[in-house]
Amino acid sequence: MTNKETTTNEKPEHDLEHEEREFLAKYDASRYERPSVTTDVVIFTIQEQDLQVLLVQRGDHPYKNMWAIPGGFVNIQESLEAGARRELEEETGVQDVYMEQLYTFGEPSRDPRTRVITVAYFALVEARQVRTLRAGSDARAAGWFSVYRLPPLAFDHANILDYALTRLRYKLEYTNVAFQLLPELFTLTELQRVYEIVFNRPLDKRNFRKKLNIRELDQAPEPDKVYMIEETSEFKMEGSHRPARLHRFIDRVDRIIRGFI
Amino acid sequence: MTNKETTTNEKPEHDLEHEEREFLAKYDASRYERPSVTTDVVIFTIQEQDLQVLLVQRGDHPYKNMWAIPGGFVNIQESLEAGARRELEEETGVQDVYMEQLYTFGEPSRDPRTRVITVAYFALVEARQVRTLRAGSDARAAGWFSVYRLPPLAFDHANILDYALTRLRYKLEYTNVAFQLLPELFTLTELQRVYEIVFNRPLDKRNFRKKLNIRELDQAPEPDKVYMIEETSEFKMEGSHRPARLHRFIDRVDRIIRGFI
DNA sequence: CTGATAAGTGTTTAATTTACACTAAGTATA
DNA sequence: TATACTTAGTGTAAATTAAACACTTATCAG
Repeated sequence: MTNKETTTNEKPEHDLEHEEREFLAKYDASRYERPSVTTDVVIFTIQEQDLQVLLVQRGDHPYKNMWAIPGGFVNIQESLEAGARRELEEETGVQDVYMEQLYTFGEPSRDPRTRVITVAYFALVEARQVRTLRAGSDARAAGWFSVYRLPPLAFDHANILDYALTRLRYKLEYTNVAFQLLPELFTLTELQRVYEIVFNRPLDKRNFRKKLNIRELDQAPEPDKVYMIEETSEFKMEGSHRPARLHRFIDRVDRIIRGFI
Repeated sequence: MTNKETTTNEKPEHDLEHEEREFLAKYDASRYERPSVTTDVVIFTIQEQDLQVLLVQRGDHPYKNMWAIPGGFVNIQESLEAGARRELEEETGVQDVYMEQLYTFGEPSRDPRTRVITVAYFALVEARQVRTLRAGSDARAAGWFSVYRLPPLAFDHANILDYALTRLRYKLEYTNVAFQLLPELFTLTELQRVYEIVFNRPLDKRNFRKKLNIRELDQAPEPDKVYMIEETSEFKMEGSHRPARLHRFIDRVDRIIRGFI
């Protein structure tokens, strides 16, 4: 039975403002028992030729001394993303980091204390941006762990990490987010290593470079081509071998590039 | 500074059970002011050659009389998905429906009454399964609206719907979820119409059919080929024209088929 | 000047995607 | 019973994209 557009779909014309104010004043927000809401942030970086994630050691029960994804309660007047960024900054000291919402985990039994719903985020930081990890306001230990060699994790955090890794791979495949894991200037080999580390498999150098759509310094750009990366005139001289040209992402804004890898 | 694997990563060997019980008893769950948590469910169906979504008319302030996505508070001992399914069933009377989590919307200002975080889901129902819409426990009106001709919506529900539509298109492109919108047996033209309605553009009949990977009745199946759909020996006889063969999805379980459309 | 090392570069083949138009099978009706 | 009408059903050629694969170049160290 379709009631398609049986009403005006406009705000009624007589003034409801007074009625509305009265209603809001009477509204009893405590009718329902409320869950606690936290944000957890899966913070990835590429370091030591490895995909690493930041974990903190729990100082309290439950799961005392086990490792966990950093997170905490959302303040009542704070957006979810602001809460997640606050956690991120507390742990890493880094601002202006790429972050996106991942999934909301809310099984009633996931925290033995009380009902806790967590909105999980994932973040990408450039290794060099991360200051010495803060000693931790909670006197918690914190450290980077390879996603390929994780310790046992508290709560359902192993699930959250799995999910984050899947999403990261997806994002790398279809977007240019990799720039979030690299300095502004990088060599193509460094970029390829990022992909190889995240996907955990070797890639063909020539095919990889073809898909990057590199705008070359000397050549005139093709008018309709969507370039992702451009050459610079700088080179990285290190080691006793041919120097590698440095490149940069043309657009350091997250962009979808369908079927990239 | 990487603290990789500086601990045993095992539960400490001395017994913490007593300490842990004591801690949990003392734990004061009310230290933090908690937001309300709701689930909202964007329920899509294909009806009248149109992609429609179920909306309910609000009976109370705020946004009294405006249309909204059905939803409600999550019970304290209920999983998020269970809450969403409860809302779905209250509105449509349908069980065993395809549903997935969409995104969590939590701007502090999104509900003028109090802090309400909503975990949005989207659901696909076959039009014929939906019983007459319930008159509504809250005496709310409910109705199906074309996603291409929506009324003004309460709260941030227009955003949620946008997001849901984007996700639906993505899912149709990369998976076999379309079977959730059709009866068990359907003609290929009906299936193509589903795609055309959701993507809101015409598709080429022959190319569309090629991508379906149809297992034909008379031909021996190729061993390695992943078939999505199979012919049946039944036909749909209606109208004064050649009857259309009925098909079915081989696997009525959500499956990823990369680059399907 | 020689050796070591990583950087850089094209071509061929296979697979996939796109564009495109006629025949087949039933019903209605003249 | 022949003809018109309607939707179902089918294949091929061209363009694009993806995959496999190996040698030359530039610098440093000795």
